[in-house]
Amino acid sequence: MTDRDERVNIETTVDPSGRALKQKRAVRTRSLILSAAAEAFANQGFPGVTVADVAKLTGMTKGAVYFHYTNKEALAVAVTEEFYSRLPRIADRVQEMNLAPLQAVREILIQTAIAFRDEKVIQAGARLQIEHHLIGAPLPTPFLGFTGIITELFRQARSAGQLPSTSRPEALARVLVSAFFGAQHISWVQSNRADLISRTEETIDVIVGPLSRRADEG
Amino acid sequence: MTDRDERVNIETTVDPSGRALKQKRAVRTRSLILSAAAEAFANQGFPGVTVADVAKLTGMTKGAVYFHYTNKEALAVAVTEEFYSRLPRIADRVQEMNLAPLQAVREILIQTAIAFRDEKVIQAGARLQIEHHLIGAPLPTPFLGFTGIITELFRQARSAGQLPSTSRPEALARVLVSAFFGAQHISWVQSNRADLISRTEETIDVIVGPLSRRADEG
Amino acid sequence: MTDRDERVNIETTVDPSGRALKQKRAVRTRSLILSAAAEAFANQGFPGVTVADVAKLTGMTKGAVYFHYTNKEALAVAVTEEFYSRLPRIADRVQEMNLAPLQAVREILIQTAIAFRDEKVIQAGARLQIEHHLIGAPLPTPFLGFTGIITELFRQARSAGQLPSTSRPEALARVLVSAFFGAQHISWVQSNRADLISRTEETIDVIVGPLSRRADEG
Amino acid sequence: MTDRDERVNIETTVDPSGRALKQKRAVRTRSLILSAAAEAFANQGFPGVTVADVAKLTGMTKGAVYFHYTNKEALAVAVTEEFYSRLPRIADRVQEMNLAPLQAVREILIQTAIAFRDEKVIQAGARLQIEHHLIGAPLPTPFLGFTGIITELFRQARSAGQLPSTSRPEALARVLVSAFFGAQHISWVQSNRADLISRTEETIDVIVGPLSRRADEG
DNA sequence: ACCTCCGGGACGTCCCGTTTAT
DNA sequence: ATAAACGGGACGTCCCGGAGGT
Repeated sequence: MTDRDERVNIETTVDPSGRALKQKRAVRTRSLILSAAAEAFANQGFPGVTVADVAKLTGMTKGAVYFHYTNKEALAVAVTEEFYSRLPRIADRVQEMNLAPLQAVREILIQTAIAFRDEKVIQAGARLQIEHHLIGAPLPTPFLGFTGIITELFRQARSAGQLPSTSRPEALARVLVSAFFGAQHISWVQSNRADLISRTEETIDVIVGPLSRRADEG
Repeated sequence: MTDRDERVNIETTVDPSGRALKQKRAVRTRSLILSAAAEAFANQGFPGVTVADVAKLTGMTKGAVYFHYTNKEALAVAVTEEFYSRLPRIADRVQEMNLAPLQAVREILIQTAIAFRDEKVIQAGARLQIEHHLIGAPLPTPFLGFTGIITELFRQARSAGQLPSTSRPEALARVLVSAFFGAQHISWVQSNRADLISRTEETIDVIVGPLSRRADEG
Repeated sequence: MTDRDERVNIETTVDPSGRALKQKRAVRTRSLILSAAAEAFANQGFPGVTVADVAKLTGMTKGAVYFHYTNKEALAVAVTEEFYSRLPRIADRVQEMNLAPLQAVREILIQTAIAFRDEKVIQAGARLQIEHHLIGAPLPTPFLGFTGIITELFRQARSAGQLPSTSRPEALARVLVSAFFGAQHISWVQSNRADLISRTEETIDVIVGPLSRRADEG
Repeated sequence: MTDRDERVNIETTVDPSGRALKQKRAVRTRSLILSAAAEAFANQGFPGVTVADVAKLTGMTKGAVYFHYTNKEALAVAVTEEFYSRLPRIADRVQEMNLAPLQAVREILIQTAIAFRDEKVIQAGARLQIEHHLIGAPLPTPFLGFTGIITELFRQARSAGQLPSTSRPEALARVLVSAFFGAQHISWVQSNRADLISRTEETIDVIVGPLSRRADEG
């Protein structure tokens, strides 16, 4: 909800004239609408949300929403883009911790799971992703970037001897991401994500854990 | 729902005359509608399908559809039930082959993947499952039965020494099913299921393969 | 509900052959349907009733209803005819009591009020009468017969000196019937006819009572 | 509903520019829709009217109608409220004439009858009243206010010696209103209200006239 | 002759995403 | 940025035939 103030600051302090002030308000409004849309999409899904819902959540009128976003699809696209900008940031934050590659993978997945559990924008993005067939506009191809990051880490792990030289980082990453996605969905359906973290840990243990332990033993 | 079918059977055997014909027509119509609904749901998703669409696919009128299914939701539920009744049947067929447990797991997943690739009802079930929040009616809890079957096979594999005694069959099964489900979804989105089989094999290799090889080594 | 058995007997005992038996069943069925329709119309009004409702009340199928009555309007017409055949019967019963004319008027109104309060067919008829604009088929013109009976009694009362010679029986009857109808409707709306009898008595007291007393005084 | 109207006034005085104009248009549209709905309900009854009918009568689209009234029921309620707000206004106008109480009663009924004969809103209100069981929403209780006004006038007449001291104003008023309502309905059904005025005069003569003459004689 | 099952269309309501006037 | 108006469907439901049993 407050997760967006940063971006706002970036765009405004440039020109402190009246125009900038207006733009500042506009940017805040856009951000407000985006949060409201995320909330709505996360809870009700794309077809379940009406533009009036979003407007009501912001306390504004439908016209205001349409002023900032040309249509409902544009809202969905904006939320999805926000979603896809967040995932790499999580990975970046983890990589600044300078963990060993497999530990980094583990940490990235855990942090991502936490975000899925706690942040509406993430939930909204994931849900919109899943419903993208119901949305007219094209959305960024999913999972590619995330899988790439994980792949790279597995590659490093193999170079570092944490994985057997015969292992295939791309395959490992694809399966890990698939399993994470599946676990996330099943957790959502079965427990409203209450057990998402433990399911994620379980996933890592089964797919990555044994391999790393094996590497440790070697 | 099912009592109708039973009644049909009873009366067909007892009285193979006109009445059964009528009922037979109804049964045929019902299954025709179900197929049409599956086709539509698989292609367009629950919100994207109108009852008129389903009717048109059957060549009948909406009235006929509503005679057999009270609701659009009822259609979705029926398709989903069909979906969840087919998965165990695949497993049953495989188990009649008397494979070793891990081989059976592999075969079940492959056969299931083939079904996901080729059968509309399966695809529809998977899609409805993922869209279940957009459907008013409650759907069967996903994959419980399937996970149970896999768990049991892993248990047998452990008893047979194909898995280390420290492995946890439930966790393995959960992760495997999650990964399969995730791979299936990603394959759908990215390649319209063209690479589903290979992704499934990859999943098995990563999650089950190494463990079994490990067991072989031990 | 049981008010119709008489009529049934009339039509059947004529020919005790198999044909008559079938017809007997048919007549009973028709009568059953009629009662059910009256019940439904009284409670829900013509547009509020579906043929399926009537069928369900009889325990039969819609087809059976349509076999006996060509359409929903025919049901309404039949109920209304039954209604218009009952009102004169009430008057006839009262006239067999050989009361003085004004007393007869009073008794007829009271008995009619009781019928309105207690009998579904009467309530249904009254309601269908009121809704006749919503029914395609033409219904018998309302109030004419009833007003005629009352008029005749007032005429007798005037001849007998119970009413002043200047009084106009037609006007009295018209106003009395109007007031009864109005009281009946208002009682229906306000108290679901719980106070219908007392409102009817009040109506008679105000319109007929003083006149008769005045005549008594003269 | 009414707060919308107030707001209009406020903003019209404060800012007599475009904004007020917009609201004025809305007010005009609302009343246009209300008139159209009254026309439709009066002619076809609640179930016989479709919202599209109302829209067509206004020359606008269904969307416009639904913008101003959430429901078909809401339309009926609004028309009925208009109806029940007009009756007292008729009485007010008459009372400004300072007639003797019984004359006032007579005049009020006559004027009301004229309104029933000539004004669509009144006719619609009466019809909706009679069909209120077919309308989901609760309507104002019928004729309570009207009966109260008449009662009060009868009370004054009794005090003024125009009615015998033994007469009961409430009963008189109830019967008079019932009779008027009944006469109005019967006149509608039998002669499309052509004889409504004369029936109303007849009603007054029978119920009020004799009593007043009697009082004159006393 | 009486009744059942199945199917056929036709609307009616409501709502929703979206532009015009302001 | 708002208030008002626009069209376009979707769902559900209803009234009703028609083929056929008992």
